[in-house]
Amino acid sequence: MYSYICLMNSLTEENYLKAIYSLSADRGTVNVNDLSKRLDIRMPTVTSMMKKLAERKLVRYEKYKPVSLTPKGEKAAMYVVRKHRLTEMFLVEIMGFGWEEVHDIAEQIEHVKSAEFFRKMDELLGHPSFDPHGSPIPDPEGNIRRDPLPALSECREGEKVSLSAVSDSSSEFLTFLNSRRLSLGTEINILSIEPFDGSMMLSYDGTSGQVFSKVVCDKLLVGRKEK
Amino acid sequence: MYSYICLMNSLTEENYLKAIYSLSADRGTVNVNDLSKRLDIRMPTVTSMMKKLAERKLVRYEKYKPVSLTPKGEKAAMYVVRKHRLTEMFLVEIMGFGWEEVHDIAEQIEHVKSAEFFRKMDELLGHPSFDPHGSPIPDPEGNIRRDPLPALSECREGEKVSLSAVSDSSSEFLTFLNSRRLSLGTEINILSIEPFDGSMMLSYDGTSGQVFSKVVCDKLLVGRKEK
DNA sequence: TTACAAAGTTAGATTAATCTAACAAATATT
DNA sequence: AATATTTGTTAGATTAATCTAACTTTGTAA
Ligand SMILES: [Mn+2]
Ligand SMILES: [Mn+2]
Ligand SMILES: [Mn+2]
Ligand SMILES: [Mn+2]
Repeated sequence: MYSYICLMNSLTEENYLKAIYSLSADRGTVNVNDLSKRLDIRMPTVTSMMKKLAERKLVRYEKYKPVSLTPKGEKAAMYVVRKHRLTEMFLVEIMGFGWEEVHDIAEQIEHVKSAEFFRKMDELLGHPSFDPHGSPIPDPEGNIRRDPLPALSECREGEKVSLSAVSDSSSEFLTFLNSRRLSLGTEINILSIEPFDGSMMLSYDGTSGQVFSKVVCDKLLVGRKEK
Repeated sequence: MYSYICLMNSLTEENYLKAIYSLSADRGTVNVNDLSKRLDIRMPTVTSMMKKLAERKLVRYEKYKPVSLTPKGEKAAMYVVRKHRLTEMFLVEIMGFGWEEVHDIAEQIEHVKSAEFFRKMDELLGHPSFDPHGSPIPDPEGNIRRDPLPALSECREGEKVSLSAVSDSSSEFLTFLNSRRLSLGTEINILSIEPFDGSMMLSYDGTSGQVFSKVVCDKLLVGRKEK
C-alpha cells in the first residue's frame, strides 16, 4: 500500500494534477483554458506545464486537444486529493476548525512530504470516508467512491432531501451557509420553486420558509429521502 | 498580539532567518560560511540572500563582516522558531509521533501561512513552554526563555543530573538515545569519566553502567541536581 | 463560405533561488 | 614579512515557474 508515495511531484505539479482531476471528474477531459481559469495561471504557462507533465507520463497531451490524466497521473492526483481531504477532516475533527476555515490551510498542508504524517491523520480520524464538505476521501490505493449527488436545484417541489455535500468549499460560501444555520445532514423540505429565477423556498430545522437563490441551490448536493 | 504575522517572508527567507538565529544564539553574530554549511547552500547564494534580507531590514550586513539580525529580523526569526517548536510538540503530543520523527515534518509545516493554525495548536497543547527536545518555545511576542543548560560532558564525576534537553534533533541521534532508553527527564548518575577520550560511564533507570562517548555527552543538556 | 471570436501556441522576458568559476580580502602559518 | 589557507564577493549561467505580446488554430456566426 501507499505505492504512489514514490512519485515525487513538486507542489506546483500537485496543484495542476488536482485541478485536472477535479475538472475532469465529469467530462473526462479538460481544456487548457479551463485549467488556466481554475488555477488563475495564464494559458501559455499551462501549456508548458502540460508538456512537462506529458513528458513525465502523468498526462496525455497533444497540441490543440484537451488533456487527460494517464493512469499514473490519476493515481498521483488521487493521492493529492486524499491528502487534501484527510487534512480538512483533521483540521475540523481534531483541531476544532469550522468547515469554512479549512480549505486554504489544507491547500498548503496537502504538499507536506511525509507519508507517515497522513497515515497518522487517517488513523487518528478512524479512516474517514468523507471530508467536512461531504466529498469522498480516496482510499490509500487511490480508489474513490463515485456516486454523483444531485444538486438541490435539480429537485422538485415537495421533495424531502438531506444536505450531503457542498460543491463549493470557499470560506465565503460556507460562512453564508453558517449564517443560515445550514450544515451537512440537515433535513430539507422543498416548499416551492420560483419558475422565474429558479430560487427555492425551503424549510429545515423548524424554520418557516427560507428563500435560497439558484446560485446557492446549485452548490448544495443532496440525498433524496422520498420521491 | 501576533504582531509579526504581518511580515510575509518566503519559505526560503524563513529558513535563513531561523538559521541565523540558531547559529547566533551564543556568539551573537554569524559568518556567511557558517550559514552556508548549516543550510547546505553555497556561499555566493548566501551572500546574495544576505543582501536581500538587509534590503528588507531583517539583517545587518556589510561586506566581509559577520551578519546579525535586526530587531525586526529577530522577531520574524522567533516566530518561525515558535511555529517549528509548537509543531514538533503537536506532532508528539496530539498525533503520537516519536521525538525522533518530528523535526523534518516540522521543518515543512512551520511555513504554513495561517496564524490561526498555530494558535489552535498552541491552545490544544495548553500553551506549552518547551518542545519535545527540551528547547523553549518563544511566546507570541517573540520572547524566549534563555537559560543555557550545561552539557553532560561539562559535569563532574559523582554528579547527579537530569536530562533536560538535547542539542541535536536528528532522527539518527534520537533513535540512538531511544535504543539506550534515554529520554527527557531521565535521572543520571555520573559514575566515572575516562580522561583519555572524555567518555562517561553513567547509570540511570536502574542500569548498571553504560558508557557514552564525548560526542554524545556534548549533545545531552542537563539540569544539575546537587553539586 | 467567409469572417470573427475564442482557444491555444510560440517566443522571449522576468523572478526567486540556486549554482560554478574566477577573483579578492582577511586570517593564519611559516 | 612573505606565503598559504580560509573566507567572501563578483560575474554570469541555470532551473522552475511564471508572465506578455504576437501569432495560429479551431470553432461559431453571419
Ligand atoms: Mn478543499
Ligand atoms: Mn495546494
Ligand atoms: Mn526541530
Ligand atoms: Mn523549514
